Amino acid sequence: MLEVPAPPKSRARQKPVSVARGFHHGNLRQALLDAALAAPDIEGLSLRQLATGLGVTPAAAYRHFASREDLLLEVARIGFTRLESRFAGAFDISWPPEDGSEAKARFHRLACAYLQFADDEPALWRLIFGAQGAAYRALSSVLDRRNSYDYLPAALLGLHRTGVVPHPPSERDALFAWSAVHGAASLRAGRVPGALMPMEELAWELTSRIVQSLRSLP
Amino acid sequence: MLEVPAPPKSRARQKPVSVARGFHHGNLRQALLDAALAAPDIEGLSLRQLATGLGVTPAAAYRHFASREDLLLEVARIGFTRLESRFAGAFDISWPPEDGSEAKARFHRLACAYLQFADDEPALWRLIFGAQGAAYRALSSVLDRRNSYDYLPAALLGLHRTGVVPHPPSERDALFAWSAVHGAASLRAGRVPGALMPMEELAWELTSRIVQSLRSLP
DNA sequence: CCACAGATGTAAACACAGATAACATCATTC
DNA sequence: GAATGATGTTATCTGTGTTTACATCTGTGG
Repeated sequence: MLEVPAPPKSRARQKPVSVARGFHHGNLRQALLDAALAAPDIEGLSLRQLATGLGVTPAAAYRHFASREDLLLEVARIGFTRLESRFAGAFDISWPPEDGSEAKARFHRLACAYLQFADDEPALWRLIFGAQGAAYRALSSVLDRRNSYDYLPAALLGLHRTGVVPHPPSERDALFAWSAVHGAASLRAGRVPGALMPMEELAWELTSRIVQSLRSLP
Repeated sequence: MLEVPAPPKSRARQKPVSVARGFHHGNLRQALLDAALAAPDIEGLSLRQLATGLGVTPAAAYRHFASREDLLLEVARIGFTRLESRFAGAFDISWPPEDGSEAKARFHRLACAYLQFADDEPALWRLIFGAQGAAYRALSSVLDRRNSYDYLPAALLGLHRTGVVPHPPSERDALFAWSAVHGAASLRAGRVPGALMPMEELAWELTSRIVQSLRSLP
């Protein structure tokens, strides 16, 4: 049997070669963010619970975040990039669609990405878009908006280029499309009765109606 | 108008003659509700500040509300009836529209009522629809849904009856219309750049696009 | 090799929040 | 004119965000 003198006391102290692990706790910052991301109600969580849950003193969190609000903002930033990566998975923005059918499929997948995010990560959704977008607004001036704001116009442009929609897409077209999908996601997240049909069906419903409305407006 | 019957709880005793002023403070319950309704951030207000602001002890509030959450729920209920009365101001639901132009005007005014409510009372809007509709959900099972949920179907039905829209409105039509207007109101309340055009113009934009989409779907 | 500086965590405390319990007060009613 | 119950107060509990002073750990330069 190994009769190592062993750590006489204190916590786990077996890191002579420190790499990923920071000093005492080991990447407490990331651990806090991860714990927050995993919480069922991110906005309502308490710094103290979070810290003590990680076996650490509440004040320790303040070595990594200026305030609770600051932590939440960081979590919101992570959530935003997750949403963006879902957009990126919907279609490759650097290649135009081949035909109208693919253009419509792209639009459909983009709506699906939006709705699925609200379904999969409701706590993150609430954090970003709830409280009337306080976090969203605080972030949008900092984030690189090009990525997140370009997918919708690109999808609409694809619909025009492939002849599905006669007129080139305007900003108002994009706003209308965004409103409809965002509103549906909100109602869905709010468990409003009508909005609980299967997600892909809802997305198809929305996108086909939006396309329909774009077909015949000046 | 819509006088919701006093909560069945064993609250105020039957006071046949006694008027506005209650006992010590004089209608503290209503004063608390009024103060909450006037707050710029209803969700974030504290019971203590509210009570001391009214010259009363924090514990006094608990004679009228079981908890902070309970007070907020009551405020949300008031907010909901205010929204309903805006709907009622949009058109008289018991009379059908004369022609297509009036049907479209009704739909437009209904959207205006929704958007204007978000503009005029952002704190109430956040309380009702923010936090992903926690308050909304808690209330919708208690409220008389007939009023609030009937205006949109009525407006759509008017569009069909007057020949603006060929098919009779389905639930999905209503959900789509609601999604679009609700989403626009959300983005607007979140101060999202594109959604800040004049309200009536936005409503016109939305309703005409929605009508357009309803014209040509099975 | 070792002291030093900076990064990290702890302990203790403050102010404030929601909530409860025991007590005081007042208006209505018998 | 008590009795009674609705209303308000005082005191207190727990929990939270945050700050301050102190302790400890890690990497680095002499």
